Amino acid sequence: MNPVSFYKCFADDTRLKCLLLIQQEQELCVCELTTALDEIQPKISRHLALLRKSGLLVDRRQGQWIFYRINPELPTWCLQVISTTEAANNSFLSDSVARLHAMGERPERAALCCHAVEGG
Amino acid sequence: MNPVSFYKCFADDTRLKCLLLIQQEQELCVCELTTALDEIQPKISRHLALLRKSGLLVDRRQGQWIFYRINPELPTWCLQVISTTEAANNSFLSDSVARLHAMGERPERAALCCHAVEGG
DNA sequence: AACATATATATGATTATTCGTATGTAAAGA
DNA sequence: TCTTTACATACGAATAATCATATATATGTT
Repeated sequence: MNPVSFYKCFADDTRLKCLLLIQQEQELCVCELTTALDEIQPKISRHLALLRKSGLLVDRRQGQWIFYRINPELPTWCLQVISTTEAANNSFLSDSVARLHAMGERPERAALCCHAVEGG
Repeated sequence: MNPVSFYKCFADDTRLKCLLLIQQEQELCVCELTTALDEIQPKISRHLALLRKSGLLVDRRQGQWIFYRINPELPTWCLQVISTTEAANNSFLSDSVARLHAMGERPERAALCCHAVEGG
């Protein structure tokens, strides 16, 4: 992982909030992030695509939704940096977390640990 | 420390190399960084100014030279990120380190631990 | 004082990033 | 099949970052 490419992902408000929220919540879909960050969908999708293409996130489809999570195969130092940053920056995320938790009708997600996904 | 401002400092090749080299060497002056990175002086100075204004570096004058070092008053998580990144990215720095160590006539520096600076 | 060395900064040009809008694709439900 | 929901992407416009050059300041030397 090239460190400059890695850190370019952190150098934008929208991207860093997406990344740290996903770190905090394990897995989030586009509509949850759109609500949490109070931004339009194409903006969120565009930044998620960049995070995915850079190798920081992986996605999976579950029915209509596409869930994003931290790429577990990232180098250890990258995972450490993400973890350290999330743990130390609650106030940076607080508004987004509040909106996420206030959100009604969040899509149910199949567990990651087994293959119970049945298309909804 | 706002995390986006912090990480914008990491999102440029020149700046990240300066920052990590200083982390590795404790303290470096502009001409050493100019040699190590093989870049022109105004480019190095411009990036160092940004790192200083962002609070990541502090400087001290010693005679003709201005030495930069990591701001020891940075939040712990910032110091951790810098340390983790430096430790895991030797190959990103190797060319610069080689040029730095091959450099003749590096300016002598007064010790930081006492106030022995006498103007050169 | 005159000059050399080290460093900082201003400026306009170039390049890269980010944006909103429009539109395309895929899945689900009627 | 038609509609709705969720998401992705293309596009030109706007904004931000970066650059090389020129020049200014501070220190040291002769």
